[in-house]
Amino acid sequence: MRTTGPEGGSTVQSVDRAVTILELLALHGQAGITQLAQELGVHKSTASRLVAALERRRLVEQVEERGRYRLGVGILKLAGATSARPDLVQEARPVVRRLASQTGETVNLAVLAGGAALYVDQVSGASNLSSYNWVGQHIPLHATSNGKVLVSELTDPELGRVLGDLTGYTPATLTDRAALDAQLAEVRERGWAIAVDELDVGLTAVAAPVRDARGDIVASVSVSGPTFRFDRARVAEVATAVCAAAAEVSGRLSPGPAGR
Amino acid sequence: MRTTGPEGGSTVQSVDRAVTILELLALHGQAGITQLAQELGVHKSTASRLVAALERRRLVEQVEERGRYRLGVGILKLAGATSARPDLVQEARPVVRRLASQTGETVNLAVLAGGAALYVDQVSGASNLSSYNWVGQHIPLHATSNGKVLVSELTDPELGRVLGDLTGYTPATLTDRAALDAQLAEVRERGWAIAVDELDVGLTAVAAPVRDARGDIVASVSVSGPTFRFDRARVAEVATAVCAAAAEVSGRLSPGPAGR
DNA sequence: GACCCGTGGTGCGCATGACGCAACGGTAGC
DNA sequence: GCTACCGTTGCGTCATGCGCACCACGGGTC
Repeated sequence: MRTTGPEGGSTVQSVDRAVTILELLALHGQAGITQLAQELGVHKSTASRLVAALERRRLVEQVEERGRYRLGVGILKLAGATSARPDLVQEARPVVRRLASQTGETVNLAVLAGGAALYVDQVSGASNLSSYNWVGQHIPLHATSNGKVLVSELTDPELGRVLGDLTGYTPATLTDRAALDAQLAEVRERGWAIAVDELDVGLTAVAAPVRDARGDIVASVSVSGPTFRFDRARVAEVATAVCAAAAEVSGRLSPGPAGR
Repeated sequence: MRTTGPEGGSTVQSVDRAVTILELLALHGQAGITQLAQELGVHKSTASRLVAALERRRLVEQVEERGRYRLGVGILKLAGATSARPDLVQEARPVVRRLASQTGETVNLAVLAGGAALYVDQVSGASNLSSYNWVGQHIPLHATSNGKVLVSELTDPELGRVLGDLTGYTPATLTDRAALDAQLAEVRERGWAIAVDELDVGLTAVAAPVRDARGDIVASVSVSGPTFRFDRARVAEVATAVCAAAAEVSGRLSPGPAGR
């Protein structure tokens, strides 16, 4: 068989198989060689060698001796190189600063990493100079506007994997998966997410997606502050501003028509 | 050639090459096909096909048309699936807090990412409440105790790749590769690293490795503060404490005998 | 303890998929 | 317009990745 695939682009069968193994491990959390071979449609020895190749490079690790496998720390190291790559934070910084100045609230930039929202930048506005510093922290996805944005366009299996337990942090936290799904549908429809008193009582945040040239969500921008400052009119005003800011960051990451 | 590699484990050449491409992109941020082919030691067409295979699965993306490549969002999605594993920052946080309280200095947790030490957590002790926040920043490896720990057990080729230029930041910065190698040998021997006035004049830090179940270094913990507080006796005291703390974090990540 | 079953792992031979070569089209710089 | 360099692709070759057969091991059952 030629290495040219039906999509017109070339392919490398072994690499495709190895990547599928990584995706299967992402989907299942853990899996054995026999299961991976069955799902991949290859012989057990083939699956075993592919897994061993990935294991040598730390992309996969064995959970226990002679047992099941899962994704390894090598994935996290690669992810560390992408999520902190200079252009996202650097390109976003002027926009994040301006939005903080414009709204007076705290503005954050976050990426999806490790089953949580990883906050990678923060600028506080005039009304919030002593706000809590979220940068570097992994924050629950279901209880934050950033988290809702970051997962809003994942497939159901992906979503199931990254969400884990819907822990209640306040009485307002969404702990029902169907309710969360409904909110994610709203996020997709109107292009922004809101969280009111869901992570902390008294904290409200509105977030919008940052997209790459292909239209995939790669980060989110949020504006947050005390709930008493976010009446309905203020939410609408902030939502408009954060959508514009996120679109601008998208444009800065991928100049040209695809980045709009 | 057999698929059994010299290490006794099997290998798949195409998969190894594809993974090396991912690591090179993590290291450089961006790279072109010609550069990747040269560093990989293969023909341009081979590199092009391997990159195309990774691009189809979203592990790599083109920065601009007919141009350079970087790691793609597929890496982030895989990373997002590692949530079933203990989160490094969450598991380390109680230990980091206690060490900050015990020493009074600033304690950091860092991982190796993208050819730098990525600081992922920080707690400041009583003597250092207004210290600089390093979290989210990529800090040079050769000029920090965390960096020295993180690279201390890399092979020579890996070390050559991640170090880049040994930039001088202060008169004390190690800019000679042989001198750095000698210090890394000391780190391996005694299990901790020190940096005195190397990144900033007046800043001293002591760091120790966090290991996974296989004994690989996955992170480091450091204690830092102004150089005038770190006489010889104090360094010994802090080194003992940070080694114990790092060992405890290792144990929390991998319970059982291998994690000790 | 013996037996069975299912697992992950490995040596071997060979079919084929990955590779390098040559050439192409596109772009930038002069 | 020319040159240099880039990434890409068709093609033929052969080195590699593959499946087969078999092994060792652990767990469960009798």
